[in-house]
Amino acid sequence: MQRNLVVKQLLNGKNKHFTAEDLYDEMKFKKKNISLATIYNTLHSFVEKKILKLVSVKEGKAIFCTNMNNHYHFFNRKTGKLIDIPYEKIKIKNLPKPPKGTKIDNIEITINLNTKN
Amino acid sequence: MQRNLVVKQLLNGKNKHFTAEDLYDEMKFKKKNISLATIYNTLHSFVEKKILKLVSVKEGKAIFCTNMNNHYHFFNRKTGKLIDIPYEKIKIKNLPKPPKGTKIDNIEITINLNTKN
DNA sequence: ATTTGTGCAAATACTTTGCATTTTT
DNA sequence: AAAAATGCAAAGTATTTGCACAAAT
Repeated sequence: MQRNLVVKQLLNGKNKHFTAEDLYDEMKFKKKNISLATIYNTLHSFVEKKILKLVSVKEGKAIFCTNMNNHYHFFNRKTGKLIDIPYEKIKIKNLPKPPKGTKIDNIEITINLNTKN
Repeated sequence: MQRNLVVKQLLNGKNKHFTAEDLYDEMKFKKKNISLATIYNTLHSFVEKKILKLVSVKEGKAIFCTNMNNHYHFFNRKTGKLIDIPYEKIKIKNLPKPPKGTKIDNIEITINLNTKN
């Protein structure tokens, strides 16, 4: 059953952050038979079940994340990789009030990095 | 000349945030002849020239922005709309140090909103 | 036997590329 | 007449849909 292959790969993996295609390539490497469509569908069902987070979209690709704790990210444009920043590491003062009829769901912070000189 | 049509639409517009397709639809409505490819190419050339910002990607679509000041955003998932938050409105304490060999380019903050039941 | 879940080919959505044509120098 | 800019059809990616089949109730 293909859905279990995905679970297995996620559990064993150091894959904190990955795209659907990352997973697809790992599967191919391991000679497991699964289509990209199934990987997408599986990942999205996991997001609904709150097993995974869809953290953000960089360079046109959705990035999924196994760290379910509230946290922020560094993003290295050069390598295309995200690095977690624990929630406590960034403190925010003066949050603006949300517009009428809405409430804050969550706060995303991404610190974009460049290579030093 | 199609590139000027884009400029005109941007200037007259209350379009603080828009996708390439938003612009395409406005053009069609005004019976202006321009292809989506040209709109994409024009917008990206404006980003290079620092006339526009490519602010983020929501729901798989690139969102462009005419506000060139440093600022943050509310994002209303329900409506798909971004609302600017001026830079001074959010103060951050304790920024973590960037990883070795990198420096901070910029900080993106998105406050995701839900409808208040 | 009806409902729910699974897997993926095909369809769609978003964006970029390559190149013919026009404009500028 | 060479170089730069323009416009877009066609190509290229990323993702979702629709449906045949399987498993569970």
